[in-house]
Amino acid sequence: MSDLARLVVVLGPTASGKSALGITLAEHLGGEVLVCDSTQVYRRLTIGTAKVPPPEQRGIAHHLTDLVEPNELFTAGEYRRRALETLADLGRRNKLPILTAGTGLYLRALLEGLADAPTRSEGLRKRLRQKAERRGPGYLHRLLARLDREAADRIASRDTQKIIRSIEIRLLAGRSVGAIHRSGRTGLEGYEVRKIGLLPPRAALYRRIDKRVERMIEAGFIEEVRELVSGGVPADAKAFQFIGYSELRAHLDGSLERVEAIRQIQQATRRFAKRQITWFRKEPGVDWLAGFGDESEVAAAALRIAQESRL
RNA sequence: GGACGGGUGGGUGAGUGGCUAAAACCAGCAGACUGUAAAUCUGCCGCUCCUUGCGGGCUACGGAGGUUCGAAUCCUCCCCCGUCCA
Repeated sequence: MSDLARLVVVLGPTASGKSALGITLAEHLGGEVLVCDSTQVYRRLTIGTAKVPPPEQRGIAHHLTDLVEPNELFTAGEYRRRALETLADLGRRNKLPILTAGTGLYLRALLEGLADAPTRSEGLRKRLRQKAERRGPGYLHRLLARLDREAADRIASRDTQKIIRSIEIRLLAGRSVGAIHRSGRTGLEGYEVRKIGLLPPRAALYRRIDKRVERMIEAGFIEEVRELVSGGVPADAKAFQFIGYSELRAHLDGSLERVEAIRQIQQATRRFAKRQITWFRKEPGVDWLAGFGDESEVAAAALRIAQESRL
């Protein structure tokens, strides 16, 4: 007899049917859906991020989408804060939280917490970038090597993004990345977490991805991107880094054929799915199901897993 | 029937006598990743063996022969594809 609240997590690669399964589980178990997806937190990115349209939500509340504008930056830390608030809210209303997770980092940030590292500093990053441009390739990595040998050894010299983050932590916190990480982090407490992983056969998943991209185009994905552009979202906005949005923006300004854009989107999505699978494989304590979340046998199995109690 | 051009590893395609299991790119596979994460980055990618080594063996550039110490690369014949002429 525990007083732990329950949290059901549905995780898996894109197009594996997480959303559908989440809704099914919510219907049967009196739950609400918490989306854990780094792109769905953006408003006005709807078709391309595969948000569930309201009619298909079947009355199940969906949280943690549409939190910021397309030109804003969102972070794992911010996601964790918002998710904790939402969890507390569901707890008060006695609803079962069902987290549908496609963004591994955000899921980990919520479940395991983040180290006590400083949040990103745009000013510092800008200065580092400018300096790097003047000093040429390799400069940032050499700088990091001087500041934090351990971090530099771990990060590839061309991985500018991670190098900058490490320099930032070292400079702002005054401590090495390793030291900060070793000092621990606080994970989610008070929940019994059940993780259900969707892992459909690779070939079938890829086929579904290709088809889904076509359906997105038919559903008006290109128009959605056109509205973002005409709505004043700048070319360097976060939103235009996402799969589909970058290709279609190129298509709209005439530098990419429509068919070629679609091909590239499908390609990028397949690769993305691959990376998600790599990440989730390491996730501890997952009950894996070898199918799509909208298949009835999979849903039945998931329902059993979600309900059974683990000692 | 004739004249050219071409047939290279899953795909595109470079390579015109040794440094070539064969560039590059794509696809694929595997991995890393604690505040940009749908991002960013890394490795593998003919088969095989082991004492896993800048290691050994085998197979490979349409087919069969030949020249050569040595051929994807040169020669001969054949097959196939494309364009053009009849």
